[in-house]
Amino acid sequence: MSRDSARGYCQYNICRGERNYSCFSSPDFYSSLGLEDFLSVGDTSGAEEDTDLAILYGTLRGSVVGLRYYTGIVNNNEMVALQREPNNPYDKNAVKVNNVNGDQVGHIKKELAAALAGIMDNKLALIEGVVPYGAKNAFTMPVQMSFWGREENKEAVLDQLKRHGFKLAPPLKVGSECGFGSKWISGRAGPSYSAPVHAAVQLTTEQLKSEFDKLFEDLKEDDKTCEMEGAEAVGTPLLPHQKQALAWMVSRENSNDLPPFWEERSNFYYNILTNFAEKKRPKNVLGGILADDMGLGKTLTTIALILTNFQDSKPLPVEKITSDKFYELMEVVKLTNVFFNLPTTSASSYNCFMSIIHLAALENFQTTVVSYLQYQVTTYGPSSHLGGEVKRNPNSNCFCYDQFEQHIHQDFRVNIYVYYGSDRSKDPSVLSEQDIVLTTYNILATDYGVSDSPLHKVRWLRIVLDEGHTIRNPNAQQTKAALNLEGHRRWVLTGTPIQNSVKDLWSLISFLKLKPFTDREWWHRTIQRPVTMGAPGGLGRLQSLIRSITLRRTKTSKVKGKPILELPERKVLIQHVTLTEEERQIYQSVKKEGKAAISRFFSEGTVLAHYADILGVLLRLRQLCCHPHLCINASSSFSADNKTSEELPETLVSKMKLVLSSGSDEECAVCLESLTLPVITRCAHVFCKPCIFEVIRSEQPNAKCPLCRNELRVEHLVECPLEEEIDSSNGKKSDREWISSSKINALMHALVELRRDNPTAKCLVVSQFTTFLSLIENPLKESGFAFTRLDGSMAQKKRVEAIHCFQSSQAGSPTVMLLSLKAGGVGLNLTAASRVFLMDPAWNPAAEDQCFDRCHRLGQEHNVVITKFIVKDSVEENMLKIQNKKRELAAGAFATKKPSASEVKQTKINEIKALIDL
DNA sequence: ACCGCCGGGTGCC
DNA sequence: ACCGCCGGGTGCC
Repeated sequence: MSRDSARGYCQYNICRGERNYSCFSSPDFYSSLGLEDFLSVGDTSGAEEDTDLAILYGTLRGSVVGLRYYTGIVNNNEMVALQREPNNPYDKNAVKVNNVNGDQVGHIKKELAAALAGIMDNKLALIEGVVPYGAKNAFTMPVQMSFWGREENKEAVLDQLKRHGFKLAPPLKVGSECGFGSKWISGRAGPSYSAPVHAAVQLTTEQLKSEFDKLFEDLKEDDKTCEMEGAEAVGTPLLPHQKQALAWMVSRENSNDLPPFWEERSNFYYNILTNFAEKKRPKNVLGGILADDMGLGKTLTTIALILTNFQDSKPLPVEKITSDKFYELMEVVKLTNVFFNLPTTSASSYNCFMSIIHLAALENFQTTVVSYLQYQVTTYGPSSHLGGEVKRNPNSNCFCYDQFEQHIHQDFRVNIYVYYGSDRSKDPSVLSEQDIVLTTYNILATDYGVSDSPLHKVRWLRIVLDEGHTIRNPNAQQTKAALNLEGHRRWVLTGTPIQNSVKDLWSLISFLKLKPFTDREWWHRTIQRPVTMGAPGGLGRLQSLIRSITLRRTKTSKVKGKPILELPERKVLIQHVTLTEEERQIYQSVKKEGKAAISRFFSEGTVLAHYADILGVLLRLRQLCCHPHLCINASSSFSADNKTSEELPETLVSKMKLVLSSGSDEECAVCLESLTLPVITRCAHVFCKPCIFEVIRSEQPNAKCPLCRNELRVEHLVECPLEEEIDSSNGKKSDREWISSSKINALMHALVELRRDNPTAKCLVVSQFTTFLSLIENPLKESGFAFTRLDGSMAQKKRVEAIHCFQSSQAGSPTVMLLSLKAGGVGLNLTAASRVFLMDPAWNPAAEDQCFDRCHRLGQEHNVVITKFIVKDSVEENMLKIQNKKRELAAGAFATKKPSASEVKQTKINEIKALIDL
């Protein structure tokens, strides 16, 4: 059956919706660059930057006045929030007092407010309040305030208070909110003035991380070990741990429990962290975080959930197609088509009809929107300039769609729809007729604020964020958009719930709409600070919160005493290749020239200024190791180089572009990972867009390039799509007559041998350079191999075809797949292959591993053998050495600190030396 | 009395 | 608010 409906809306409008960035003069400028995701534009909740560094300056007793004018009520010992109200017509210093629910309780008395206003406006301190007693007073009540801030601001704060005649009590007492001690368990976290704050030693990153890991490791065989069978429509048999996850997810969705930290007490619901109480029963999230390691089948489990738990553990009513049913359906198709006046022959009319059945079956319920980052190709500008007109790659959603289809039993019909953004010309009700709507965060964000966006109008039955950890920036439009979707069953799928710190969890929790954590202040006061300050009980809180909403298994977890995954063995062999005389000659001459240039840069001290040139040299050498024809502009740019070391930025930037467009998997010097969304600086260094924007944000207004300390400005950044996102013109490969290379010979020899020993064995041939893959096609044809190809430049439909074709076990199906290193997403499944030939090494060993995991994963039945071809006495051997160093570093230093900018710089320089044998 | 004192009106910011 | 503060009424002992 055709799945044309999956194509969905094709137009992609950039609509920013209405945002009010009153603090910034030119919001359009920022949003046109997509910058609001990275700079805290319009963020009014300042001071929370670097909250980890905050210390307690002291406390002060004040009063809340005007109680009778407001509806917000508090309990004794309840936390309150202080909020500046600069536009109050009676007093520009006004400070509002709100309860945990956000309802105003009153105002800070004006004399005090006059002292606080400056502190708050200049973000010198975070002021937090607790009402110790007198909560039932009619006119005023006391408030105990704690002042938190960075050491260097302490004097200024004390000074400001002094000028208004206030003095902080020394921080000997600790307010109730941190609950230092374990009293939060018993509730009634009354003010405890016993524990000295000095006992609250900050945990190091390492300590924290290992504590987090314990959060999950400690999970005993508890309530999460029940198993549940998937509905009939689930097409893939579930493994025991997936059945456990399914049972847990279903029970979460059907649960009637109170959310964590809430208790019912005499007709009231109490939050034992904040002491907030209300009559209304707080909503629990009918969902949570599925945090299994990559490769354990989170997506499959979620598909099973969608099909299995529609209402009260009943499956989603999807049509089962039997033969007579099919006939019956065809009859209705005709009728429907008449009714809707649709052309009877087209596939789309069939889809339209399918939608109608499900609408009837679903009544008013819409079902699930799954936000897919895992498979997303993010928007990029066609002109490669930031701020240029943003265009979407229309072919970016194949794999998620494919994966959904592949796990749903073919006898069942489920409407799956890929949503590409709002389009006014289409009827928005299309979405509500679907069983499953797939989209990406960016589309979600783009649609957010579009007044007639169907995504944000539909009441979803279930909202799933795949790769949910990417929602980490609380100010990002994506986060806000995800948060605003309506629907009670909410799930986050992520293999890395915590990457750096507890902070990472907040956005996930916030998405789940767990009261009161949606507001950062309460999260921070009740969970994050107690944990990072090492307050006893802090981790306990975090643990009980996480445990109640998260399921996490790692690859080493066990189910009923057995390892969760029993993957076949995986071996990595290195096959050395010797270049022919001619190849060696070309290689050596390019190397000699490059080495001379690079040593000149070293002696001039301009290595980093010539980063693009150096990467260019290294790239040419790497290409020459593969095939002489890869090196398009082998004639070096140095040969006639009579200019000084100062090159025009434009030249350097275009050199860098050239390197990136070759397909080379370069690294970002900020995150040290493979580049995602590369942007080139004016000084011709390349970073991930999010990474460099974070640098700019944190160093503004005078940000400097992490590598060379040159001026860094957003306007100068040039976005550079990765090779696989460009429609690479495969056409012009026949310029030259085809010749072989040592590496190709080595590959072909191995392939022929493999075919002789095992004619049905399938293998992946992987390279970073798609032109190299094209060159390999020739001998494959000549030797009669059936092969297919998957690279980033291919249209979506072709990709799906290639994967299906390759995964097929039919006789005559391709045994070789030419695969570009970075093609496809993490979810790509190529388990049909049991051999991998890696034609060229990558800088980043993790990028290689990730590629190997596409076949060495769940579903692989054979031992996997990986062969890396490495040219002897070449840059490739040096690359291996560097790779090994990185591996050691990564393995030994699980929790070591991120290297500093200067360390990164030095490492890079050392690497360059090592690579070119200097 | 351009004061003190009294007692009613009144009440956040 | 069973307060403070304000401002009008008032005024020997």
